[in-house]
Order: sequence, then structure tokens, then C-alpha cells
Amino acid sequence: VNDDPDDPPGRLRELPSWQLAQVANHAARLVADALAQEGGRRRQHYAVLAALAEHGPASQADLGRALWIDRSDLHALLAELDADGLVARVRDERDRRRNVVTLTRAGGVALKRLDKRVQGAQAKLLAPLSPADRTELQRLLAQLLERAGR
Amino acid sequence: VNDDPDDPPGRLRELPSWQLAQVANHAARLVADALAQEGGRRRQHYAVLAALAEHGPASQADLGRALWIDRSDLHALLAELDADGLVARVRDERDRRRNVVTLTRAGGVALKRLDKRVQGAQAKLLAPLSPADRTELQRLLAQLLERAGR
DNA sequence: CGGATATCAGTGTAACTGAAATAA
DNA sequence: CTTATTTCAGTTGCACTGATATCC
Repeated sequence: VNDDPDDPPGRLRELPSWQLAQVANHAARLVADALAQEGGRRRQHYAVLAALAEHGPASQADLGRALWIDRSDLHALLAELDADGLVARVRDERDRRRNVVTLTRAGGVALKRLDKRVQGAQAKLLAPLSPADRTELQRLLAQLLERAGR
Repeated sequence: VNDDPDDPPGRLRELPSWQLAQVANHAARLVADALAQEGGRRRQHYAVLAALAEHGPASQADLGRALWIDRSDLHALLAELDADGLVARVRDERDRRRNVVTLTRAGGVALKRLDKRVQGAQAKLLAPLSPADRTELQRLLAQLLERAGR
């Protein structure tokens, strides 16, 4: 059933962690390609913009916790977004340890364009699945994430 | 329903590519931790050993195609496995461009130990799912991989 | 003081790119 | 001459670690 040397060995093909790695990588590439068409650089840029649009202004630490992005990496991401004028960071006067990160006008506009591309990438990714299977997959992944901890 | 600033924004929480990235990362960590307990270094070492055990000796190019690992990365992986005595590389006398990679006795023994740990990691990963949901997840991921191309 | 925040410098893994040398 | 294989040298995105200065 599987003696084509170009096929992954059955042991791996049925290994959930391996399947996840491959599918996630494929998805990452689809999204990255989609974002690149719009001048977007990293997938995490999109995540940060989306979080700010949804939650409103937040401190860097809160953003990091919400997005499961390390404080250190987030710092670099925000510096890039700031340089592009998509977010603004100002010291919080009520707690001067914090930076309040806000989405700029340009950031909101960029997010809308990126969003379309990202949704398109999801469509490509899920194309092989029936509508019922798509929601089923989302449900199963969400269930795994719930108990994933950090 | 979701105003905890420590929760990922709904937009991302329901984004398949984001879910996949997070779950795959979680899985990778579980597997890496499991392998580390047995002296294993990288997840891909396990994949190479498993492929050799299943398919038998193969050239590097064939291995790379089967495992979806880049020729360049595979070269480094095999050098490490070779240094550990888990695989042997010898020139193919019938096609002197090729290296025939074989699993050594020690490699077979190591694979058995690693395999137990990897299976344990899968159990941890899938613990939140019912048995039916686990096979369903594998089915959906396999379906996505089928049409993933490279 | 302890605890949280932002910042800075560095590591590790995986994925990828481009090019060379060798052999079919 | 073209193609395939191995090898080498580099880059990038992402995740993570540890340390420091600042502020509550």
C-alpha cells in the first residue's frame, strides 16, 4: 500500500505530532505568501494588529500574554510595526513601567488589507475539506489548545 | 464572552492557521521533551531513524523526499546521526553519486527507546480528545496533507 | 523590599536559498 | 551537455533564555 520511496513512512504519516508539524508549516507558508503580496512581513505582525483592533490599546506584557508571544520577541515585532507607523507606543502615565500600544489609522487600514489575504489563505488551506470537516477541525484544534497551557 | 485580556482574540482563536501553529508548537515541545529524556536531540533524528527502519537503506535524496526534509538539512542531520553511530553512510558503488544510508544495530536499539517516548508524547498531546475525536483529527490532518503538495 | 515591565543580547531548531564538486 | 546527488555556506522566522534598568 505504501512502497513508494517518495512517500513518508506510515509511522510518521499517522503520527499526530508529525502531521501537525507538516500541516502547520504548509499553513504558515500559505499565510506568509498571502501577506507578502500586501507588503506584510511576518505572520506575527498580523496577529499583533488583529489583537489591537479587537482588544483596543494594551500594554506589551498584556499583548504578549494574549498572543502567546514572548515579551522579547514582541518587543522586536512592535519596534518593526512602530517603524512602519502601524502602531504607536507611548509610556503609560498612570503606570510608568508600561507602554500603551495603540493601533494607528494606518495600522487599521493595513489590517483590513492583510485580513482579506489571510482569509484567502485559510480558504486555500481548508479547500480539501468539506464545510462540516472544516468546523470539525477547528473544534478539535480549539479543544487541544484549551488544555495546552503555555 | 471573551474580554479577558489574557485570552487570544477571537479572530485568532478561530483562525485555522493560527490554531495549527500553536498546537503544532505544543506538540513539538512535548516530543522534544520526551526525546530529551532518552538522549535524543532533535525530532528529525527520530524521523530519519523511523524512515530507515521502515523503508530500509536509502539514498540521502530519497530520504529527504520521503521525509520532506531539505537535502541541506538532511545532510547535517545524517552527519550528527553518523557521529553518534546510529546510521552509516557508504558510497553506492552502482551509482557513485549516492550515499547509501543504513540503520546500524545501535540505531535500531535507539529507535526502539525513542519510539516509546514519542508514543507517550502523542498520548499527552491527544489526552483532551475522546478516542473518536483522536482518529477524526488524524483523518482530517491526513486529508490536508494529501493535497498539500510541497 | 518583592514583583512587574520593558529592554537588550544571545541561543536553538526548523526551513529555506544558492552555489560548488562529482558522477550518471 | 544536461541532470542528479552530495556537500558547503549562508539567511530567515519563530521560540526561548538570561540579564539589566526602571517603576509600582
